[in-house]
Amino acid sequence: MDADGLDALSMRKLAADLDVEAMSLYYHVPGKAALLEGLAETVLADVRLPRGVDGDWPEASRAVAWALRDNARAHPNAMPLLASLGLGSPAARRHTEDVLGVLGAAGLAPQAAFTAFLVIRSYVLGYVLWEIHHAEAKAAGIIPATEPGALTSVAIPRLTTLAPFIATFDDDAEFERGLEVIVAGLRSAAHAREEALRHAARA
Amino acid sequence: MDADGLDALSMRKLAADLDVEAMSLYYHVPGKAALLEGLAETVLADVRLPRGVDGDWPEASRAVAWALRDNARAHPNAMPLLASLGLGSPAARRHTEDVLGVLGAAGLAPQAAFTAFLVIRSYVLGYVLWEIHHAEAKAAGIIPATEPGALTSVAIPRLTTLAPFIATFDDDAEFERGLEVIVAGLRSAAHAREEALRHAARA
DNA sequence: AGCGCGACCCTTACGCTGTAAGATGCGACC
DNA sequence: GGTCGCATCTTACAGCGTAAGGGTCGCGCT
Repeated sequence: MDADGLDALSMRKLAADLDVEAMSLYYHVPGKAALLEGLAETVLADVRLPRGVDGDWPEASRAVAWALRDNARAHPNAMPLLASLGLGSPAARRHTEDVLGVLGAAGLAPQAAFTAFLVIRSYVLGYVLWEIHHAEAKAAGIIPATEPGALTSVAIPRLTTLAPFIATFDDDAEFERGLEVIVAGLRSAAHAREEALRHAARA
Repeated sequence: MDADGLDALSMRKLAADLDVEAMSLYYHVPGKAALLEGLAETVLADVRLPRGVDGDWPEASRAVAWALRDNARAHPNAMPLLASLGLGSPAARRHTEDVLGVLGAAGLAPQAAFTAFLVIRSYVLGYVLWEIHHAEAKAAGIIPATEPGALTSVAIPRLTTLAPFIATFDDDAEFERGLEVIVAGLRSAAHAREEALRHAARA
């Protein structure tokens, strides 16, 4: 799958790679859905979560996000799979637990950790899905507003303005920019919680 | 598709619904991929972007995010499609332009608007993909740590702790919480930009 | 030694998919 | 009336996931 994409993975081809007939796979696996779930599990297990960031949750959040993205770059073809399986699948539960563990050890309360997880996970997944197609388009030399049809170009003046920027910018840098937004937001949310606590203590 | 899911949409079934043979569709459409792209375009065109938020970009960001999520709730089955097509597809360009238009009119500079768009779009897409499966699991009465196998329960203590919360919490409220994080982060990024400008002006 | 049994693999077959290629019916215009 | 185009049809192919059932080993027990 990493090599040839998700669509190229069929029971028959996989079996052929294993020098076996397709139906033999069904002895080991209940069906293709289970196989894909196992695949997702493997990919998620490959996430290298940060260590040694206990107590510093902003740094931990950043590191978690980068770990997720590194994983996405290592298995880009698996991202649509993760998206369609959802983070709530049995395969993903362990992964969620691990991330919550890191964020918890870094100082976030359970519910705050969960919200942080959700925001970070959502952002990274969404960004990576965008990035995959952006990278393909860039590789093909397609910049949004440069395609055939000048008529459409007038209809998208803002994209046209941004076209050179979009075509050349650094995906890593843009990811980092978005991540900083989120970490700053988390910080702000934490301040708000502290404020509320102080308020409650005074009352 | 809205009714029966993406997998249930085949050329033959669609044709049958139209009282026509499958191959007749190919006179109107070059292939299934194009059909799906058109579908995505239709869904994106259905996004009701906010009006009357000119000048107030935090409010505009919030409103855009809610518009995107409302759209997702109206067409949940289309979300995996949007994810796999990417925001960079021709079908999505107009949509991107529109959102940039709203954010631009609300006071964000082009590149800042683009970053904001990317962060918001990524978050909403990722969140909604998560939400879809979470909703399904909740409907099926599955709470993460309550499933068969006490062994796995000990392995995921944090999820176990959060299980009642996760099973009962309000998706809207959690979305809002995450959105507030992002808007706060965008505000913080804007402050940083202003700070840098002041600095540059002084030098 | 012989038997049973489970692990592992194979063959066949069915209904489904997207779509390439070509034939057919039909209304409009010269 | 002949021709042209649009819209539809028929036929066919290769590929998919998988249900059902049949082999063939080797291990462990009697």
